[in-house]
Amino acid sequence: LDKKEKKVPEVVIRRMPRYYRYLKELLKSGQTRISSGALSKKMGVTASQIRQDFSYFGGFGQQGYGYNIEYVTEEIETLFGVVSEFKAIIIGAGNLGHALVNYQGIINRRVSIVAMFDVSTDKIGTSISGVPVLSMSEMDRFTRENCVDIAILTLPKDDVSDVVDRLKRCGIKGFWNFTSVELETDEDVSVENVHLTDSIMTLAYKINNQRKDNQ
Amino acid sequence: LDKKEKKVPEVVIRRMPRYYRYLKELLKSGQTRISSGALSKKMGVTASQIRQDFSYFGGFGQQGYGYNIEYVTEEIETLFGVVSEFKAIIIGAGNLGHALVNYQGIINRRVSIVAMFDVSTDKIGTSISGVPVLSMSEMDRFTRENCVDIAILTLPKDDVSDVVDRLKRCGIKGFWNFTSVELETDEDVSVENVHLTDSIMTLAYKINNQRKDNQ
DNA sequence: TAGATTGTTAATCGATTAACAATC
DNA sequence: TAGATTGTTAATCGATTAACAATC
Repeated sequence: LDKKEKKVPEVVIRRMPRYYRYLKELLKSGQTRISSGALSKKMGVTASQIRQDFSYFGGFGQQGYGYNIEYVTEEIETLFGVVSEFKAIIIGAGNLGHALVNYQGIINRRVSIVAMFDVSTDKIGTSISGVPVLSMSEMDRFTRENCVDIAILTLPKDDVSDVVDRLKRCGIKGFWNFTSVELETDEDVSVENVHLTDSIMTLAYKINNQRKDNQ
Repeated sequence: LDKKEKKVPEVVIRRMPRYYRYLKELLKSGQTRISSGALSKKMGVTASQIRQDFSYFGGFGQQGYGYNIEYVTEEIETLFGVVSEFKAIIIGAGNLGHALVNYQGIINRRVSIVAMFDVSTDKIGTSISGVPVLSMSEMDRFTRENCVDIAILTLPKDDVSDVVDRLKRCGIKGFWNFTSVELETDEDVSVENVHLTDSIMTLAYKINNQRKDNQ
């Protein structure tokens, strides 16, 4: 609505959770304020970048004082959904799905997993850490009736595109994608990919290269 | 050694696994060659970027012909460790560690997990999917004797810095870090972070913002 | 040979850093 | 008020895109 507001670049968005982690640590240690200069030294980035990044969200500081740590963390929490109540379902009750149900990082960020879905008749009807495992045929109805916001994809890749189409029609707003399938982001669906295979390949490249450098 | 060789930018390195995924799919479908133009349409990037990226590794194509898909995938496999045999250990036999032992993405990329380490006396002495769970006190000796390359960190954050110091001294070359602790990359250790909490925060931001945009 | 398409050089665009006026 | 430190504007740097000569 405000024409002056520029779109926040993706790189900036991706740096914010890292600031948040550092500021949370400082808060825990009892510190109440910090300047961009001091934070930049701790984090190994420039003070300019911190100020520039924060200014995309309107700026969190005060001239001559710096940043009030509690205030900044609260602002980031509002912007980055740490205080919102998102409802999520996990598609695929395999090893990874199992690991994510119990993941504290999700729970702390107020994303509550309300159901898991799987094709295996062994799993359907059971519950994992108190979360029921339901049949894939119940997915559409459940998603609509419970106003689910987020779908966490940990299913085999051949089934992904069909499942995603169905979930989009049921009003899912965001996909947390752990499969190797590329999902298209469109206007009313957000996608966050966690490509573990890409990540391990990158690590392998770095290791191979590091060895070369040292020779 | 070759002075002309420029260091490959991080952004380029991170795009390579994605090219690899697409080319592997094409290969599976029976296609043998593709031009940068055709690939760019499939992937939603510019043809210039593909050619520029590939040229950092010396170029994989041929004028007038394009890219031989099998050749390019093989080159990427060599560069990105898909054909190398890395030995890995997992520190922390919790849910996530458990999920990663069985993860096909790792197994396909020839990273073999040779042991897991944990503090829990219930787990020590057992084995998960054929991989033994050992005591943390055995970690240093085991790592040295077995020439372990990669440590996968899925342990509680308070123990991370101590464990990392020990592993560095034992000659670990790369860390695949799933904890929220920031690891410093130095000259002879590579680090690849998978910050799941950052990822879910980013998704939350995108969802919150998408709603705003549509209003 | 003619057409196609690369690898590379040059131009553009966007992101990072530096500088400083505004102000707490 | 004087010192500190922000938010913002301008300068620099690096990454992306465009153009094209080289060549299969």
